[in-house]
Amino acid sequence: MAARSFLYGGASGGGDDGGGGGGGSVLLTNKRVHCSSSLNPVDSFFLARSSSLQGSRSMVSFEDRGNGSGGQFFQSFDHEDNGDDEYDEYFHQPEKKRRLTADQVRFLEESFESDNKLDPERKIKLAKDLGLQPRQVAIWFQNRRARWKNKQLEKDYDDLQESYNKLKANYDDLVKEKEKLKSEVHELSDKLLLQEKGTSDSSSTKCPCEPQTCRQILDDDVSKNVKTNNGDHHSSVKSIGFEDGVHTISLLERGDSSYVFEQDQSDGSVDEEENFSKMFLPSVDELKMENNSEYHDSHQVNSCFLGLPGDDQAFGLWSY
DNA sequence: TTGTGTTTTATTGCCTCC
DNA sequence: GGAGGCAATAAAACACAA
Repeated sequence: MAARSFLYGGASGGGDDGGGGGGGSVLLTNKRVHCSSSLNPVDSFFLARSSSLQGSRSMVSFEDRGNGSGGQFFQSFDHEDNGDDEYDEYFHQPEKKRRLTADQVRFLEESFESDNKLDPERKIKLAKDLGLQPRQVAIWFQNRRARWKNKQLEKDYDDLQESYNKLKANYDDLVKEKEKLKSEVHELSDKLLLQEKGTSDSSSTKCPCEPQTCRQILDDDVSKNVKTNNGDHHSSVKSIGFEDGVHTISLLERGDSSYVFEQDQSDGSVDEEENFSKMFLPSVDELKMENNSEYHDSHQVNSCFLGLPGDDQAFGLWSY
């Protein structure tokens, strides 16, 4: 920063702010020093008064002035109340910063709220109403805009933070949910593997569990994770996302409450169906041959299909 | 009273716009 | 090139705890 400067007035007497209509700057160290040749009529008016009446006193006088608005602020700057000696002494002292009065600030705040930018005429009018230098008004608006911007940044930051926290909480919930579902899948897989093992050990086609329980498992697992097809000729179709990378196998609930397998998205070629059967259905076919009546029992679903090759990934809808 | 942190007022240098 | 805005900064004024 430059060396300490005399604020407003002093040696050269009042003047404009170097902007906003231009001309007549008084600041000794400020680069914005302009001559008054470009003054517009409004500035000329102001300067005519301020140069003779105010100088730096514009900042001083409000301290004890009390309330007021409009021109009444301005009225009390007539230095001719004082003697010339006192005047000279006052104006040849380095000026100190003076804070604006509460009334002045309130006035400026109201003005700022209506429009946070100053046009030259408004600046002159405000300065005149408040008994300040136009430059002071300009500076106040500039600083006020800076404060406003900072506040805005803080608010934006808070908003972003809040939004981040919400998203993170959401994400954490989803992760928990995923883990829960995963362990559920593992649990069920283990259970079903055991069931399959039991089935093959006993060479029986019957499900080792009670039919009702078995049915319940199916209903629960399937309906939880599966989409329902539309427009199928079956009365009710639930398709499980069994996928081996090529095929999708569906479990269809038929009108008679029995279940059959069907391969989705097939082109219907015989080869594909045969391959599919070889891959996944031999045990079913065998079972059908061995114990046809049981397979079609309306309340019994052979759950051996659930032992189809695959790990978690086989359950396409469950894999993450 | 004094040290310290915060707020306000003002300056400076740079930039953009006309 | 001048006017005016903005960022960075200085420094006075103010608030407040010890």
